Amino acid sequence: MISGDDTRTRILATARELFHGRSYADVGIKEICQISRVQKGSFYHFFPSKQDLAMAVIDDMADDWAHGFVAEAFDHNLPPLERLDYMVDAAYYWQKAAKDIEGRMPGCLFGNLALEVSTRDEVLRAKLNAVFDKASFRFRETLDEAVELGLIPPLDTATTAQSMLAFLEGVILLAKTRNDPEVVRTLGPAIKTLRIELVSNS
Amino acid sequence: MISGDDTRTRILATARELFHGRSYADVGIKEICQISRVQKGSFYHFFPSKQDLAMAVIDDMADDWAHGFVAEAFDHNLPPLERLDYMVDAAYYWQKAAKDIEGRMPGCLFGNLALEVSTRDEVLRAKLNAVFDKASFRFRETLDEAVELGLIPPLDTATTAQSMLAFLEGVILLAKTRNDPEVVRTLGPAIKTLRIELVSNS
DNA sequence: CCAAGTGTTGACCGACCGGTCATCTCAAGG
DNA sequence: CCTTGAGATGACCGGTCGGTCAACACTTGG
Repeated sequence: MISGDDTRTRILATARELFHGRSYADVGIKEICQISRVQKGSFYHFFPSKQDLAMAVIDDMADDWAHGFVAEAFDHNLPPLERLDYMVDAAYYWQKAAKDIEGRMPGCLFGNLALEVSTRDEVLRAKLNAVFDKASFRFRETLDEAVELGLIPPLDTATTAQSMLAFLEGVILLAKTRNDPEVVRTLGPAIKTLRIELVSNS
Repeated sequence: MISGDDTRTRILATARELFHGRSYADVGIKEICQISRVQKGSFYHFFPSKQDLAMAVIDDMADDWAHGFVAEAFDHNLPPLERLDYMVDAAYYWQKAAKDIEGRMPGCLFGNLALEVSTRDEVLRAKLNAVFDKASFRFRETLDEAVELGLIPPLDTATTAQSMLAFLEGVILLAKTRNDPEVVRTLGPAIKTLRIELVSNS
């Protein structure tokens, strides 16, 4: 029981790290097993397929996010607009730390997976889409609050929130391609300038 | 000679389509050969490795872009700010057309490849980075012109241009994950609101 | 007419892929 | 003490991967 949970956890942690640092297709189950010190059969006892493993990895990471720095960044005690800066900063420091250790910028696990698998795997695509929906909702709450407090003029908070998420993903994509976390710090702050007007429904 | 060029062209066209529609790792040389009606040995006569093929595909697509709708979008006869809208529109129609035919949104070949390979392959990463640099330069020219014409207040055109490229890539990433080109049309126009101030170098 | 170069053919290579399975260990419940 | 089932083991499966190679066809220039 104890060692059972432990095995599953070890597989999950290893897979997450490898998928994030390389890619879904490039990481084999054999390698995950070796690093986790788990046998193949044991692996398939916990995860019926590689796809199931990916689902679990996404859930795992999304949970960590939600209770980790995303929760901190979107802390309701922080002034709304500062939360955006916090989010950008968090992304920067994370990527920088990862690069200092591994030598390469891993980028965003969700973005990486999304572009890699979403044309091949409907199930994973849908799951990643749901993760993005949740993330964009955090931005939306923040924008709603900022409008309410009169910090910014009224705007279409729902679509602007999506734009902000898109921008963040795009910035991380560019930074990864340049293998330079500083890109996140340079471009990131522009996130606050994004806005989509409310459509006049008259 | 004629059929030689033709063979190479066929391989390139097939590879481009498959890489774009699926992914680099997911498409095997065998499949490319079958669709191109080319034997394996012939393939390796033209391309020493899969990596070389990828390089050629990137060059090929970048050329088509530069002389295709990117040239149109960044036409110097168009008012600068309209070029941005043109670019977004072009991205939308392209993705929509692709989805109507294939059923799935392929996204941006460069963005897809960048996230998939740039942690594993320095050569491809550098090449993709160069493509992005060129693209961001087109944005920069446009912004410079807009500032010169007094259409927008002065700003840091170099970094704002990068932000715009990042945003475009991010929007396409999100749209692909949602498998819905309309996302490009909904979020795209916000590209014009992005701005990064000049740093006061006093 | 021949040599050389360009392009073609398809069998073949070792390595690796995701996944299966019969067998075994061992702790918990009756 | 015996049954049960979760968990561990590692050999094994068919298939695919990127890549190689020797033999061959055909054009072209000398």
